Amino acid sequence: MQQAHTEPGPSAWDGVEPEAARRLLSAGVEAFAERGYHATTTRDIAGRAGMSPAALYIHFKTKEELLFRISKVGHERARGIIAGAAGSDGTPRERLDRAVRDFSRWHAERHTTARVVQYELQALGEEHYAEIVTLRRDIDSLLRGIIEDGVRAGDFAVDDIPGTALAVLSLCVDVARWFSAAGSRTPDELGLLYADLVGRMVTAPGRA
Amino acid sequence: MQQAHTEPGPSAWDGVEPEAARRLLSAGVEAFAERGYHATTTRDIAGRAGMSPAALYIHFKTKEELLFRISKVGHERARGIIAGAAGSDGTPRERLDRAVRDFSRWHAERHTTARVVQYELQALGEEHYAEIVTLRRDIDSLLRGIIEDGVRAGDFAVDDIPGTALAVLSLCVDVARWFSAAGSRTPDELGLLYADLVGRMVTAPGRA
DNA sequence: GTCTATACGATGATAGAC
DNA sequence: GTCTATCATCGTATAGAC
Repeated sequence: MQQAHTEPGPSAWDGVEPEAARRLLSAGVEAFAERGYHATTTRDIAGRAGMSPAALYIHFKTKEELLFRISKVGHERARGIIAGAAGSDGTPRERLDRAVRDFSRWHAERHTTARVVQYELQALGEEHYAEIVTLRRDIDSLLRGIIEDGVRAGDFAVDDIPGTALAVLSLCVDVARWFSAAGSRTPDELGLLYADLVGRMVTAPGRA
Repeated sequence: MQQAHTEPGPSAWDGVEPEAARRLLSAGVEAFAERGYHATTTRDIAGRAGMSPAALYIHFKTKEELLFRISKVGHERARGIIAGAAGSDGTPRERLDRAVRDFSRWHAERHTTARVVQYELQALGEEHYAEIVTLRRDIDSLLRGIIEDGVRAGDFAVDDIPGTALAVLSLCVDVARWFSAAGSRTPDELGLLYADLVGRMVTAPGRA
């Protein structure tokens, strides 16, 4: 049994019972993030959770259902982060700053989970995929809303609002692909850098 | 045999002989981009190329070698695009503009190839992976060089040069994940939008 | 709920005819 | 160089004991 790399803070599986299901979810995240869904065997997941392969099927109907659970919880968390920023007090610029800071930081701090959330969608079954897509649409709308508010208020100089919203999300999401805890940047530092870069994106250029 | 979706312009496999190997490379790109490397069977690849599974092994030693060939050619092309911009005449701002425009446009226009190039690295064997990593380092250095030139010349206002270079590459790379030919943006339009956004990133903010 | 044992289909790769 | 046939292995998932 391999020891899973543990990310900081409270587990995403705090509400899950029984404990064995929690261990399987955690092991699934680790394995899927490392090798990808299709390259991960149920033997590997069960082994990391300290169980036999058969035990997995007591808690999840299939391997795909395990992925779906991970994806669902992860997407809900991601939406919560953006919703928190979108619904907070402050100017559009402050809300956008907070959205980008928190969203990119989450993708860095939880890069293992985020990698599965963002890059294993295609492995979901049709119905599960459809359910996840609605969550993703929410995230997109919430962020676009902040930018629309800023443009309407005259705070942002943005020509292509949907394109800019897409670029901002894309920038944050891709953190999950390349971020490593061994790198030279902490998640906090990355959040600040990215919030600054996005702040510039929505602002008419001044002088160098 | 399924008909492969054909991307515009000359094939990336123009130099490859014999023609059957070309068909396999092309079929491999399609299949890997659609389902991912591990979910793709040699039967699927061979079927798309109009051959039996056994024929694949005449032209490639393993399925992994087929992926490596695709990845190698794709990365060389990607490096060529950035090198072309970095080595071109013009101010750092003009060179950065060209780099981002061409690089993001390539990821859009060739999103099928780019998806395999950018997202199937982990499926490569150790030695092949190491060879690809050197190409990726080149790409990173070339782009960072442009930004360094601009900062040195006083054209760019950038605090964190490696971080900004990383963000710019990341933004362009992630296009391969979400871009669809069915979407509302052409690759050309995307290139212009992204060049504008990055131009703002390296410029001290003015007023909205 | 967990284990051992195993069914059974699919997969990467090869053998040998043409 | 390509095909048909096939091998050895591995994968998901289940059966049945405890």
